[in-house]
Amino acid sequence: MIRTHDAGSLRAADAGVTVTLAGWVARRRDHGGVTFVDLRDASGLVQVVFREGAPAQAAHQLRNEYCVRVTGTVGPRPPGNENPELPTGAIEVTATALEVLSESAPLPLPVDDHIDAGDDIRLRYRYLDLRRSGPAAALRLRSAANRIARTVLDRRRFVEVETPTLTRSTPEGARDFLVPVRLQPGSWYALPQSPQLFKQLLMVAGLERYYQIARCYRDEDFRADRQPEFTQLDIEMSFVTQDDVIELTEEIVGGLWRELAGHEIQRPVPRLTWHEALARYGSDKPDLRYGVELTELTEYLRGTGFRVFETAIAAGGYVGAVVMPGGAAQTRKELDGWQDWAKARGARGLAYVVLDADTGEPRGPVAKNLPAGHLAGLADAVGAKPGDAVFFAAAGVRREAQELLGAARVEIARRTGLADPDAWTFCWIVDAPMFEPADPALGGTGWSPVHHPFTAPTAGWIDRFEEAPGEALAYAYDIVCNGNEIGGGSIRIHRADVQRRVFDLLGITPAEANDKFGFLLEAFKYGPPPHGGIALGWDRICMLLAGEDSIREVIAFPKTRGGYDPLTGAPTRITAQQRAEAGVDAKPKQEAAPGT
RNA sequence: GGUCCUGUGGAGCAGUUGGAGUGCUCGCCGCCCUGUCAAGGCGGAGGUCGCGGGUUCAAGUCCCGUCAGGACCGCCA
Repeated sequence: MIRTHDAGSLRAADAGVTVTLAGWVARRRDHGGVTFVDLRDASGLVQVVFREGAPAQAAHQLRNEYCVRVTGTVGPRPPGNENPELPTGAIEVTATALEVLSESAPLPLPVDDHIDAGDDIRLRYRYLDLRRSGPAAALRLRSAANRIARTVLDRRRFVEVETPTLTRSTPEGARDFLVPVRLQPGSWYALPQSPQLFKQLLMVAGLERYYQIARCYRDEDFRADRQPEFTQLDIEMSFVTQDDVIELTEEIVGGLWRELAGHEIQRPVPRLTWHEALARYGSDKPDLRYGVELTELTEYLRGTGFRVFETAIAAGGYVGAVVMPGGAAQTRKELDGWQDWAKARGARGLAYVVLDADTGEPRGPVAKNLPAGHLAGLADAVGAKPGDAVFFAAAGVRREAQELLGAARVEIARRTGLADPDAWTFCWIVDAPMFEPADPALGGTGWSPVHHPFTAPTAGWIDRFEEAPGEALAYAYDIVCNGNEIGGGSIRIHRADVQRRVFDLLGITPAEANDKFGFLLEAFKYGPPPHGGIALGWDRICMLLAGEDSIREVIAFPKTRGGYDPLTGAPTRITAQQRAEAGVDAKPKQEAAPGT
């Protein structure tokens, strides 16, 4: 090493030691006769003092982010000049030699913890952005998270296995990223949406305990918590029950929050059934930092004559409500704003009743449409107090109305500041349905898998899920933190007969199944063990631990919303020669027969 | 595919009722300065107000389109 010490490590005990440091000029304070330079390296900052001689002359020429090597003597700062804000604030290094290792051009982006630039400029100069303490800490935190997970898994004798990133297109789920294959023009690899099928093959292979910090790819639109390439901590285990996977996951998540957030998670983490979560919170990933639970009013509001409610009830649907504490104090404009909010989500509107703060009397347009009898008991029915507002949703499809109320619940919490930003709440969502009605808009008929088609039905449903597909439950489980789904998994089907029945219900013929998953079904002929696993959303988990609002903050080189990387300029056009070689335009000679 | 927010010297912002490219903080260049720590003082340079069109005597400001960044809905087994 060309240095003897880390700048951020120096303390009062080092006084008198001659050190050589190497790093960057974080800031220069030039007083003419004396110059202070904050020297930053990966370990932190230390103040270097230039007082006389050639080094002091040269120090006048230093500029921010010059890369320098300094030799000097550590000494206590003069009394009264200590800086308690800095870990190294008790001492300073008096320079005896200065070497400029490289100069820096004027910065396009200030390397300064106090200023936050726009995303495009930060990403274009990400290497400068990462010199700042916040972004640098986020990457170090992520590294620590990897270490913590690996330690737990290694202790339990898991095997880390890498699976292909050039693989076969999967027929369902998200859109695949495709890669042309030069050696077979007209044929394409897909980048994996997850290592799902490979990890099941590894169970057939007898590894019993597999994990991988796996890069996954999905060609869908982005969000603050979604990038086209993202990372899962992917885990699969043989001879386990749902409880075993949950226990392991709690061990990992518990370790992460203990070490990286200083928070001890209460275990076991509470479990909610999927139906309970929808009924109480209108979401399969409820934020439990606050109450504001939903109330079903389908029975209570029967026979009001109010068209919106009557139609939903007559269709065998759902009417429910959620209470906004203090919501009666909203202006007419704010209440109208809720209608726009609901319409933006595809709903017709959001009916509401406000309860007079003094008298508790129900008011508002909907109140005029409800019979006095129904109005009188409304506050008690929904648990509202005078001064509150009650929002209603009604739909022929239960989940639709519940999810609108669930979204309203989150919005109420946001507008009234109900969510404690320092709180951590976790829960498992278990007993998810196996199937949901296929979306006709996507050309579907019959049933679609809620999770994926290899998810095992629960013991109670394994022999009769065909009797009521919409009610059948699966051994599927999601772990949720503060309203974010941070992981999900399932016990898989390992019996050929059960798998065939699931495919039958999904309308997948044996020929189609063979075409799509033939290699997996083939493998399952040879004594597949019962198995199950989970995938943890690693970017989201690191984002939460870092206290950030976007997974971009915990990815070294993220892309913008348009899939563009301002740093490298990717994606780019390709040359005619590349295009010809890649075989992008090749036409398949003959349609391959199914099963080949 | 849809809704919304943002775009003003290198960075972050302000810019009123449409009235001169006006202003603030930082950075940059020059000079001064021996205890600062987001140092300070004096002086200076730096602008296609994202781009295109329209309305107007006059547009950073109003209208339409477009591009870029962001948030959300759809989508994401």
